[in-house]
Amino acid sequence: MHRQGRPVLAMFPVRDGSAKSVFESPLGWRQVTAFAHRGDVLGLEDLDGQAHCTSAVAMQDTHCCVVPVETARAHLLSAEYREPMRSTLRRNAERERTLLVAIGSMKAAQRLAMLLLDLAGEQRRRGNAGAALTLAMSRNDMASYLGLTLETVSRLLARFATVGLITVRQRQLRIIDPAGLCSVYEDPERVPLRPPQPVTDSPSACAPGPARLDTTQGIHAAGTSVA
Amino acid sequence: MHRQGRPVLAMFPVRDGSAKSVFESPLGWRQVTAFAHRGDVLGLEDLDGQAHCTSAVAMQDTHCCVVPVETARAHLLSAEYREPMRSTLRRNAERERTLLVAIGSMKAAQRLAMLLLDLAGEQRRRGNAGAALTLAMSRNDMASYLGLTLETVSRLLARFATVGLITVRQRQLRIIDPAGLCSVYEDPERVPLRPPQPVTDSPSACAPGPARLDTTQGIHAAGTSVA
DNA sequence: CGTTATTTTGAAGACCATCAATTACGGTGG
DNA sequence: CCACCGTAATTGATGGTCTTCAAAATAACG
Repeated sequence: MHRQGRPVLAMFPVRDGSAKSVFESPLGWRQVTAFAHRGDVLGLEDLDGQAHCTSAVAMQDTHCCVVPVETARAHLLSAEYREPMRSTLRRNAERERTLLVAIGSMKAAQRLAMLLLDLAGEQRRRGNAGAALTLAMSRNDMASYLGLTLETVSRLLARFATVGLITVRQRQLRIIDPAGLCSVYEDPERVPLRPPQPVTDSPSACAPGPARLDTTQGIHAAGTSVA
Repeated sequence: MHRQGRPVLAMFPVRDGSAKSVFESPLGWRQVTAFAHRGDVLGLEDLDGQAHCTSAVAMQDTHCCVVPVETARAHLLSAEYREPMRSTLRRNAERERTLLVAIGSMKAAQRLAMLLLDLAGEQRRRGNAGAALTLAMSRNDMASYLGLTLETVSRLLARFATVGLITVRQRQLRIIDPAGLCSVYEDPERVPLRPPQPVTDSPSACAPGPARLDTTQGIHAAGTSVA
């Protein structure tokens, strides 16, 4: 694909698979700044520079097209492709800023909920409507993206699962209660409680708000059941 | 100036004074994403969109030029201005990414050191070579930019001062030991110790650099003087 | 089937946020 | 000039969130 600092030779629409964008700061700190799936374009942001400012790393077997810079830049001016390309650029910039704010001022659970909702949304946007996600990235990648540690991500996923928001098994993830996840994303307080008192059977412990969580009560929080 | 969401009508080179760029996330979280001083250009990043994606807020009496979009976009294509403008755009993007990584994985003291060094560098870049900085932004702004609270910023500045890295009095700041600050920025461990023992006169605890701290005390300068 | 990487889970405590109270500063008006 | 007020900044005490270190369990791989 492309590496940070290397000259810009092409952009790479992802045909199949998935990749992450990794940025290495001047001091050597490394952080995942974006995830790309089928339909996303790697190296798009760097088109009007000389050198790539991130590196792309595949997270699985991934195929992508290679569009040489001249062609790509021509597309940027063409009537046909200009708008979609710019729109994508804007969406990515917006997402990066949102991520900045998230890392800067939201709690870990909120950030993770954000990521999950985002991944689900992207998957929906590209056709796969099912609520079942297959995470291509490792816990470490998620943690890096969110400014957390892999342990925290793991623990939070477990907590999300025990309160019935999702089910996880390794990299198979299913969102059970999108509205609930969303309210976790929105409300700093609504962090899934750590086992406060060993509840007997109470239908999930989401506390205060109106938060119309549509009585998804039959949550058999045993975790791990989905295929 | 310009407000997030409003149509892009112009870009605004800062002639005098200073401003901050504020981004408001979809959920209403607000965060300072950049500081602009004389010579910087507000709204530059939004030139090829319809709407501004941040708001600019002056931090003091500030004058800036108004370059209408058509003119600005023309400049982006002209041989004369294209390169400097793009170079600025790249620098800003790089800085924003570096900030992301900083907030995501560096300690509070490192981030603050980064900001101070950055401000000093910018000031040097625009001529004012003196080591005396006048912070235009409030502690709150710094905190927001760095993903911290104002109290933490205040405490860290105090600690920086007690170990001889800087002197601060309100918004008058002087970097005494650039090398020491730099090593704080680079090394997560080298956080200025909380007052271990009040040193009498020992040349401070900054290790590797030459660390020539020339005891500049007694800076008394009233703020706000510009027209 | 052994080996390695990834993930989970636990326990301890660092770091920073939060709450609260005090001090400093700038402006206003008596 | 000084009392008054509001904003900004400092400082302290407390505890929650998250990191860190460590170990076990699970999955992936040759």
